[in-house]
Amino acid sequence: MQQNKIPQATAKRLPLYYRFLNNLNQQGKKRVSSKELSEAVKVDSATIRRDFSYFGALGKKGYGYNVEYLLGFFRSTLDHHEVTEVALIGAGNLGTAFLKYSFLKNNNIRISKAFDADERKVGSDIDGVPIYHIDDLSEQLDGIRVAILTVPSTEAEVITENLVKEGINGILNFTPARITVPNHVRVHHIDLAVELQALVYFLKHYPLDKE
Amino acid sequence: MQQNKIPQATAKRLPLYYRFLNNLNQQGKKRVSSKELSEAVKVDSATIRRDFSYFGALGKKGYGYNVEYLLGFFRSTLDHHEVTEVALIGAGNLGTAFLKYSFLKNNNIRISKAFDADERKVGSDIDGVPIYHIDDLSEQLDGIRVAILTVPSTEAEVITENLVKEGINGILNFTPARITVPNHVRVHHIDLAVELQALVYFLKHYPLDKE
DNA sequence: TAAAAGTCGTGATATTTTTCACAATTAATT
DNA sequence: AATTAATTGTGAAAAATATCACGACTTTTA
Repeated sequence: MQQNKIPQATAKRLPLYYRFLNNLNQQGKKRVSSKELSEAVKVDSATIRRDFSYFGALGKKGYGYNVEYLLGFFRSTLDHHEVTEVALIGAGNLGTAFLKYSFLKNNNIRISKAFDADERKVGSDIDGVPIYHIDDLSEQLDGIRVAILTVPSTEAEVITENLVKEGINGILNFTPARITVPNHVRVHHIDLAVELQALVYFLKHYPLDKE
Repeated sequence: MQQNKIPQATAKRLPLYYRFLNNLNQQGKKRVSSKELSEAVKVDSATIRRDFSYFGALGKKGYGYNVEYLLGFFRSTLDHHEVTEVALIGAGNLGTAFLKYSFLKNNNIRISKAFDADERKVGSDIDGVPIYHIDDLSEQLDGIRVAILTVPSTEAEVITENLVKEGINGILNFTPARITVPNHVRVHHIDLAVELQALVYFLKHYPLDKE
């Protein structure tokens, strides 16, 4: 639980940086400048340098950043030495999409169990992840602290209560429901309909050229 | 293309407000205060009032907001009198999830066509949305300006180029690829792996209690 | 070896977003 | 009718975020 001086905006960009550094490393690149990185991830280069600077002086003037070193640094910063286990709640289409996104495997985050209410799915597995019945949370969830919520929004509240009861303290909520949780539980909302509406709104109301 | 004094942060919250007003209206509620709304959508009440104020004085002091009036106002602001047609590119699990999210139907946004490379899917439909072959974009895409991109990331760049060529100017990109587009095209990225990593990072590095 | 080119790290500044706090007004109560 | 309670809209302040711009240092080139 390190010193928490890193701005939230920066923290949100870290996984993105991390992935691109991985790409570069796999391509065998040895060095990279904030300018190059900027073009790849579409973030201003000064912002990138500022972001990195919160962790200390990671680069070298006139040279840029050493990809391997930076990558190693991020790996430890993003806690990639220990695997974070995640439960997927709701194995519908969206949930299944998560189970099949193999890129998760790069990141020491593993969806280790899935839960669904559909008896026909229970007992089977998707890409190696076993599916349990949603009523068996308390037997199966032990040790898992993070959940991805991809259930029908009508079920969201009740299931959330159960998740919290079983010790979950982080929820990635894909339902449109704004779920209510105790203070110690962190919820990030991703609302697909809202995202689409926002895009359409921006298209109609913001100048098309230049940003 | 109204006067664009509305902050982006506000614009992003509009669809959220809109949905909750809809809920309230359906529940038969006649009035609502910024405080109530705040609890429902988890946004500070002052922020809500500020957001609304960009559109003029929509409420009444000592009373709050008239749900029906506010809803009507939002409907026209979010351009809900005309349907926006959207194309779904990639009918895998994630794409299918979009096709089945019926809540889109409330919002005058319609996914009217889907595209996929899988011959077995072409010609069929999912929830009434016909699936065309990805190579037939130019015949089928006419008039459609917005696309949801849910294809494997390896295909993202090439397909994006084609979409742009066919006149798409808004893309909701779910692939991890940071696609490159001309200035007049707006891209919103939703990166599922990044979101999950960010949540895990926040859990580990930010105080659990209080926010 | 000296000069030129490249790039970081960061102080300062600008911009954007959130929040506070209260006068003004309306509605509800007595 | 007068008092109390509720709630907006917003000026002002605070906080968060992004960007500019340049000194310092490194690498590359001549």
